[in-house]
Amino acid sequence: MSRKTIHDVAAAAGVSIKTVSRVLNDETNVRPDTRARVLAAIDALQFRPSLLARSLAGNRSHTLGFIYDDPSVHHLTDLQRGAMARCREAGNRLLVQPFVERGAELVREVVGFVTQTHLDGLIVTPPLSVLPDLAAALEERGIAHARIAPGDGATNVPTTDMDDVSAAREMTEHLLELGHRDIAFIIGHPEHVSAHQRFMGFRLAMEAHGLLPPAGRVVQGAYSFESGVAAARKLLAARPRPTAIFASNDDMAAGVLLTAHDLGIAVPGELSVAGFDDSFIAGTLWPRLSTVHQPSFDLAYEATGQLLTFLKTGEVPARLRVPHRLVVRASTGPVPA
Amino acid sequence: MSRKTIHDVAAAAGVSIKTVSRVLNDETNVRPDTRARVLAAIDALQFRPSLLARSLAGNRSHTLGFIYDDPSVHHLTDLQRGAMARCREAGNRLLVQPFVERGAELVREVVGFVTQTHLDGLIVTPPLSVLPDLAAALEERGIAHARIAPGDGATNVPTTDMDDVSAAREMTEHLLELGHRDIAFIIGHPEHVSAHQRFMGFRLAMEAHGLLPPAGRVVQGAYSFESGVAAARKLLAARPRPTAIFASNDDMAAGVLLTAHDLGIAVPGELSVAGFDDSFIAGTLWPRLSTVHQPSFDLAYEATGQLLTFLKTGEVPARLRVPHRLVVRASTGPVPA
DNA sequence: GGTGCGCGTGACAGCGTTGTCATTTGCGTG
DNA sequence: CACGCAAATGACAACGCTGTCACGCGCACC
Repeated sequence: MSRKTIHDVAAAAGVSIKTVSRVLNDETNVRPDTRARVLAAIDALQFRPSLLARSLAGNRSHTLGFIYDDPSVHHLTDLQRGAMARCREAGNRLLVQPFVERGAELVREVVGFVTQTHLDGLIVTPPLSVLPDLAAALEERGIAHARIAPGDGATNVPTTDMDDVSAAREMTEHLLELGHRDIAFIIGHPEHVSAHQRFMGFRLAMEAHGLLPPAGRVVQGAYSFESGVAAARKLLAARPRPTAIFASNDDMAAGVLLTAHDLGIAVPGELSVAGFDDSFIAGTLWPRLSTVHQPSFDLAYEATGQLLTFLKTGEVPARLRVPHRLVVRASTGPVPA
Repeated sequence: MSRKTIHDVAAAAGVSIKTVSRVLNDETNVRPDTRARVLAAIDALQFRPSLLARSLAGNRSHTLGFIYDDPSVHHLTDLQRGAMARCREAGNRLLVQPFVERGAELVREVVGFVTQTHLDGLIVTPPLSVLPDLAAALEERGIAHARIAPGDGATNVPTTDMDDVSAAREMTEHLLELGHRDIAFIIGHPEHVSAHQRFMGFRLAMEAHGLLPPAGRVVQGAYSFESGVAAARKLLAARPRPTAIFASNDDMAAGVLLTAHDLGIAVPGELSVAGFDDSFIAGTLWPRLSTVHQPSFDLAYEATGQLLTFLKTGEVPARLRVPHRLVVRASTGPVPA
């Protein structure tokens, strides 16, 4: 069962290896009957071109890298699926790799990753996508990449994002419409820009109603379930209690929900709880979580598409903003009388 | 910023490329001072060997494939992390790829995947790991692989598994000890052998107590949250209701929990609910889910290790069984009076 | 009928490593 | 001080493909 090579195919079809290569790459200037003969030989031999050799000889590996360091499993999984789907459509492959280091170490690792595997480009997800030194290094070495990141300021790198500020504002307004005034907020991991943006959206909505987040109602979390539990413990121990808690992602909201249940606080009867992400668990929690649908799959799908067009055309596509959607379910309700 | 090659390093260090290669591969018979000189040159040039070229020239790609088609995100994520961790330790890489086809199509795709990318071996996860035609094809083409699969019968392929039967039995016994007699069971996706094994464990425990699963108390599920909801609707509509429901994974148990809450049934006061997997959500649900800890990470970690040793030594390691653990939390309690 | 052009095809040199084998160097030995 | 042997090093082919360029052929053109 030794490997079939392009030479075997060429011999079987009675042509040169170059012609086989042409057929493989859908190049023009191959007579239809020649092409058919080659195709038949490929089929008969069950030939599969070596991607290694192909990448080495050409200067394209047809492989993209997907780098992450994300605490939220669900969000990450959806991103990964989106990127993979887009790659598959384009006949590319995706190499997924986590990176936990920071600073110079991170830069070295990532650059090494790219050069070692001849990656055509990189899809950089939050929070890696907001690290300035990584961005600078990629820029400097001419490593093509697309960022899934808040589109702050002018950048000459394909960037895809969602409007975290507006989304958080909408959710806050939803709570305000329900009559809530004493709304607590749990901030996400400070390394994520989204954490700050969601908080800003919250504040903007509150201020638009002449409200300031009362002292002690804003707690730092870390996007993790446990941090949600810890924050909820703090918030729900206060007297009076806030009538609503807006956690800036679903995992933390799950922590709030659990804590409320443990304390015998009815949701949404005595306390409304809102999340953000619309990840898998949002639909599995009880009561079903009101949240913001973050289009993780689309985000990665589009970012990958942008990277692909950039690689093909050399032109940086315009910044892309993927629409979100408020998802009101059962965890938010009118303010208690 | 053109690529640095082994030639650049050789020139800088004043040696031949072969000597650089020796240093790179930690071969013997290089004088310490020569080695040091080469290392210095590598460092100065920031040289990273091309894995493509290396794979093409040697016959090892130092890359393993991880193939899956799993409906359960959490389980899959943990498997992936386990395999990746082990690969990283061994200086290998992991290429993760989903496959949704079945039959001849699947075989072709997988074999193509392996040959195209010169994979050293494959980690095959459930349910792919129990498909006979895939197993046969891998065997026939001499594609090294490790299976994460129930270790049924004699096999000359490295296999790693957990004892699903015993685990399900232990959970059932836990419920029996709490006084439950009328226990319902939700079966997992029939393509997964684990679904049958967990059911068998349940039956064995029941039979050991002289009990037969009453008619209508065993419902077919599919390992998904929705299937858990559907099954729970059916089970909880019956009169009398079962006093406990054992769902054969956590996602389905989450569906049961949600349905019980919606119907105003107290858990565990009026109904005990048990899951299986100890996935991320188990700890986020309310009440916290009693479940069986399935060592997904370890399973994949060990399977990868087995594959690696097989590749190195050529000998098939003995079947490995990873220990599980009953995790009793808050969703199971004494049978209602 | 010669000229030019474009299509279809092939020869051959890379791509950046490792494997094989030959060659040189160094060192202990008689 | 020459000899032999092992250690250290190098030359070069090979891995399987693509890029470059050259070549042959048929056709339209003047």
